[in-house]
Amino acid sequence: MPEGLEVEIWRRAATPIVGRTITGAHVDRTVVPPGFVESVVGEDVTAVRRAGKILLIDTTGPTIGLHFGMTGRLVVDGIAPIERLEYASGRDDPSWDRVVIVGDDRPTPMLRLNDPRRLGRASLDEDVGGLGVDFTAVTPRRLAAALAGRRAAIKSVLLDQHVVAGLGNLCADEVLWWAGIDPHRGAATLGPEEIELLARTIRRRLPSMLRAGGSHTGTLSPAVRSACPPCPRDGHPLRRDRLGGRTAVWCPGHQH
DNA sequence: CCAAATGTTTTCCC
DNA sequence: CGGGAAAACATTTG
Repeated sequence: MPEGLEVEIWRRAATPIVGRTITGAHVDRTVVPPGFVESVVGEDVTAVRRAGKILLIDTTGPTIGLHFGMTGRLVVDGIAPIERLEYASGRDDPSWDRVVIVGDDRPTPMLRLNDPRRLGRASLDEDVGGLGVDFTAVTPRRLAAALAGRRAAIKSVLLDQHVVAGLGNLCADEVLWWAGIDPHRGAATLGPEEIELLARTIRRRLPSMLRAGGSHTGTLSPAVRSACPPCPRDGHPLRRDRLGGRTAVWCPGHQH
């Protein structure tokens, strides 16, 4: 998906829907809970929030949770804040609309979740209390607590939304590259200084990528991930291997 | 035709 | 019950 950065971009773009009334909804029944349409139609939007990679739309009724899967995009009032997603189609095919929410009886839908691969989901009054610390709120202390006792590879642990919420495959590789940490390292083997550096990296690099436009704007951009050129930091050839079922790109030269 | 793709969820095994 | 690895999910694109 869209990682937490993309969802943050969409959250900001969706704030104009606050105060408006949901007058209709069209959904792919396979991606919403039973009774979704009946529960939300007629309610007013009271706030738009984000928890990790989940976009939360509070209403006078239930809170709608939008998960974007790998290829979901959000279109607000006919405008796509992110025109083209990496690794997804550049087209905007209406047949890929999974959740369409009409507001104030306007002809253009207030919100569209457009998702070719259909891995996205919508929820109602979802419990987000089990999510780990949000990527925007990571501190050395919180990160240390989250990593304690974890034997799995640090990269896999960073991708676990119950540990840190909002990091995806690209951002996880990116922060480990900046922090000089081998993604294969067991999470519990990181020392206090490494954890502090990793926490600082998350707090510094991600906002910078947010300003630049999202999780594809890092040093390990999709182009770099695909070509594996010499490491921009030390010239050592980047490596790409399979870790926890995902592609990990890293530099054996400076990530230890 | 084959492989791979910003992500969860489920299943099976310790 | 908890952690972890692998498979499942569904579809498009290069």
